[in-house]
Amino acid sequence: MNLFSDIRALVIEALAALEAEGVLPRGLATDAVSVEPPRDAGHGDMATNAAMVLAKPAGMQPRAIAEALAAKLAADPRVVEATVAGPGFLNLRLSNSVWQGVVRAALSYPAFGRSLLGQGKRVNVEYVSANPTGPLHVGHTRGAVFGDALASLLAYAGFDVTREYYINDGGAQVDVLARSAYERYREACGQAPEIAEGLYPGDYLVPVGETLKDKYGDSLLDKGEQFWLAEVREFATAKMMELIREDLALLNVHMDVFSSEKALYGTGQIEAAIDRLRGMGLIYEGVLEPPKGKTPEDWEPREQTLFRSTAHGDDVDRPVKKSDGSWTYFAPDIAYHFDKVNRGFDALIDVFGADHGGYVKRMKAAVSALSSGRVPLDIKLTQLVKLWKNGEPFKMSKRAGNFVTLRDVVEQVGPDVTRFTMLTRKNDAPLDFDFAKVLEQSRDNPVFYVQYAHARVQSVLRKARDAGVAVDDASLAAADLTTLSHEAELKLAKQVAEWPRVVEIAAKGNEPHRIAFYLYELASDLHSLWNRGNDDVSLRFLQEGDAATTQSKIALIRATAVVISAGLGILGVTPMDEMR
RNA sequence: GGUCCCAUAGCUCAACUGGAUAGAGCAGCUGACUUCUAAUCAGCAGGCUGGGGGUUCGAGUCCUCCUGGGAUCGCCA
Repeated sequence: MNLFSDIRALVIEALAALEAEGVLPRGLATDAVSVEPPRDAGHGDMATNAAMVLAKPAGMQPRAIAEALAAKLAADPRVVEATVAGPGFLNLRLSNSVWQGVVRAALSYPAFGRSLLGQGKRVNVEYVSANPTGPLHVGHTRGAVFGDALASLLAYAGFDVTREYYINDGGAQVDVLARSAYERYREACGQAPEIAEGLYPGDYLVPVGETLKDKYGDSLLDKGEQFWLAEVREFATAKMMELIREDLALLNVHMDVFSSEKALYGTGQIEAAIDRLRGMGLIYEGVLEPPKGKTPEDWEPREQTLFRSTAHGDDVDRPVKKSDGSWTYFAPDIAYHFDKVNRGFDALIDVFGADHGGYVKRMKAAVSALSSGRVPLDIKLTQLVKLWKNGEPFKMSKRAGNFVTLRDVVEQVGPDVTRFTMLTRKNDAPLDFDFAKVLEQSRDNPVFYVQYAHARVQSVLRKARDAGVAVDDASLAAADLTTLSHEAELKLAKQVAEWPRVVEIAAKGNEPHRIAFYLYELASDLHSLWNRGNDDVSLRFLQEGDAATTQSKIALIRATAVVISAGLGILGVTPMDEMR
């Protein structure tokens, strides 16, 4: 259930009735009519902009519409009061039984908050997609956490989600990997490795060199690249993917599909995708203009095969072939996205690092062209993560040499803290990650704040059980909730009622951070109510000798815990039952 | 120079996609532990939403031009 859509339906119904009565002209478009909680709770429980939105098309004063609408709505048993305010807002106050119903709904349906928004549409979320040349670093960590939470959010909102990783194993960087691994192999064979400039220096290749020695003995030693490059490349790439899967597992990230760039070569898929574009007149041989304003010194005009991405919103056309005739990185990526379109997805989402910002328009152009505009592609960029430790920037890793790894972070602070912290920021804003701060167990640290709220509820449940009160969800859902009427209690119930709405808003915008912020507010309302019990004994959850009232109060906080648990589930964070 | 992102309280960030008097936390000040866990809560104080124009009933949000920061810009992926 979603109370806000229920009330919106009521408003639309009332508008239709007014049309039928001739109060309003017929045929008004009601798309822009919204029902939202007012920013100031003092105004009421719900507000609708209907009168203001319709005033112009109806040719009426907003207040006149609002008053007619108010009279209609006030007849509904759920509405206690309907008042016109300001320029034409209509504020509704709902009866206590509505909020009691929300509590019951949260307990009765495990799917409370789950939404039909997605209608089972198939969405592909591609994230991480790091080059298989080493362990994941902090930038990947943010992308992994964001993409995974987004995927869970969409699944919760009713989409059929596929989590996918695109392995960039087709370019020159995997040759570099192979050469780097070969040096470690020589090292394992007792020779001195020569890690030349441009090779990967990290320690993580040492064990790869050793396993190469186990496999090949010294048969690859002192031979030219042509004898070992392909084999070592394949071997090392596979090892790196193992490493990456292990890194992801540390964060509890698990992909449904791994797609390989290399696998696209030699299958005709790239050619097919490009031919498809060519058939639309979007591929041509041409010479690009130098970048406007700033011509590189070594600029030379050269003829290349170009994709007319400008026909689909890009600023300049983009090369799909290098001047030597080989594919650019873009070409297999076009083929890969074409493949995703052909697999029948209704929508595609790519999660990229901020350094891929310049890539967004051309990719959207390609998908737009290849799907004839049918499949929307949303690209979310995750901005940089800046690490801090004791007030100092934190840069180096023992393991990787020149960057901090995912493993470094997760081993220090754990997956829950890593995930939650990285989700308490919009993806397009830079993130400061302070090792000391995220481990602090205080209000300053949202992870602990939210988990503590959940643990507090579970603690009360244990106490109630010990006191012989039935607090299983079925009993609570069947309990008499009419005693839940104190404004402090209703405030928490109203916050619980927001949950389905938050899910939809977050899912529509592909913005999982909204879940994190909502959970913080919900936790805050719970802590607040808890402390009200210090002064006002009647607000304490356990009412000695009054099992019925106790049940109703526990139903409320259990409903809260159910929502916290569902929300943390989306974020991939464990709800704690105890935090001693 | 082109493109994209960002700019909100002293600090770190929200703001329900155009709604009413812009909200939290931290830092500062004042209070609440005989308790269902004080890892918490209540209160005070803190703002020309970087600047100028525009769009409309209404702008932190949309358009435009500046300023400042970040990313990126054909044979890297």
